[in-house]
Amino acid sequence: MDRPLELDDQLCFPLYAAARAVTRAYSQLLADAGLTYPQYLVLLALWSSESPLSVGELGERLHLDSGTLTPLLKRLETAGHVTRRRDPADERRVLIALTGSGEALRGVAAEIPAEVGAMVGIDVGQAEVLKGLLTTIIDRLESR
Amino acid sequence: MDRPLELDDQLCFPLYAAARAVTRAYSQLLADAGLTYPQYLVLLALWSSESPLSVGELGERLHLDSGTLTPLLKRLETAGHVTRRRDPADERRVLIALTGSGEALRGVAAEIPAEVGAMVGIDVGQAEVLKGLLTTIIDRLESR
DNA sequence: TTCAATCATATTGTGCGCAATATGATTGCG
DNA sequence: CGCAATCATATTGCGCACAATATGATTGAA
Repeated sequence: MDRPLELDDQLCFPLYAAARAVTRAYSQLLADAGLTYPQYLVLLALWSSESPLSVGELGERLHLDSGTLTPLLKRLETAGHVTRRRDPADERRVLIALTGSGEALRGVAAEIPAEVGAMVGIDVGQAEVLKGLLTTIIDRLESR
Repeated sequence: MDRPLELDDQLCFPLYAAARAVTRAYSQLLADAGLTYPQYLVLLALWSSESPLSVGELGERLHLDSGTLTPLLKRLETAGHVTRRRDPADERRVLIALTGSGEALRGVAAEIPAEVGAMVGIDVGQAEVLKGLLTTIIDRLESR
C-alpha cells in the first residue's frame, strides 16, 4: 500500500492546504481592521513584547527574513500602527515600536482566534497534539 | 492560563511556520529539476490522473483558483512539461496534459517525499494522526 | 589605528495566493 | 429562435516568501 506520489497520501499537501485555509479564515476576519495575516503575526509579536523589537528579532520569532519584513513593516508604518527608527546604540538595527493605533488593534484582534477556533472545532487536546507535532517538524527542518 | 494572543500559544502560527518550512525543504530538493513546490503539486495531480485535467479540476484537487493556476500552468508549458489546449467539446475548458518531459519528472520526484520524511523524522502513526487533524481543519473551513 | 571581515537591514527579481473583474462559451427559459 | 443567466478561464492588482545581492555600520586583529 505504498503510493507516496498520490496527492492525498502525502503529509505535505494537507499541511499546505490547511495552512492556506486557516490563513484565509483569519484574513477575512482581519479585513475589517485593514490587516493581512502576516501583519497580524507581526503585531502579535509586538503585543507580547515589553519593548520595541528589531527587524531581526521579529524575523527570528516569525521565521521571516528582511525581504519579507521590510516592505511589510513599511506598510504597517504607513497605516500608522508602528514606527521604524534606527537604534541609536547600533545604527545597523531598526527598531519597530507600536503606536497607540497599533496598541488599540489588540482589542479588535482579541476575538479572532476564538472565532477561527469555533469554525475549526477541534478540541483542546487535539489542538495540543497538533501543535506539538507541528513544532517538532519546524524544529527538525530549521536545525539544518 | 489563558493567553490566546501569545504567538506560540496559538495553533495558527505553528501551522503557518511548519507549512513554510516543509515547502522550503521541498523547494530546495526540487530546484535541481527547475520546479517550484506548487508546480510539483500540479504534476502530482497529473501523474495520478489517467487523462488530462481541466484547469478547474486541478483547482478543485489543489484548492487553488485560476488566478494562481493560469500563470503557473503557462510556466510549466514554457518549460515543456505540459500542454494547454481548449477542450473541443466545450471551448470554455482548457485541458492540461503531460508531455514526455512532464512524465519523466515523475522519476526525479519519486525520491523527494522520503527525503523530506527523513528530515522531519516523525513516525508513520504520528503522520497519520497529523494528516487526519489537518484534513479535518480543511474540511471544516472549506465547507462554509 | 586601520581596514578586512562580519553584521543588520534594504533592494531586486521571481513566483505564488487570492479577491475582484473581464471575456468568451454554453445553457436554458420564454 | 433569441437572449439572459451561468459557467470556465483569463487578467489585474496587491501582498507576501525567499534567494541573491547591495549598502552601510560595527568589530577585531595586525
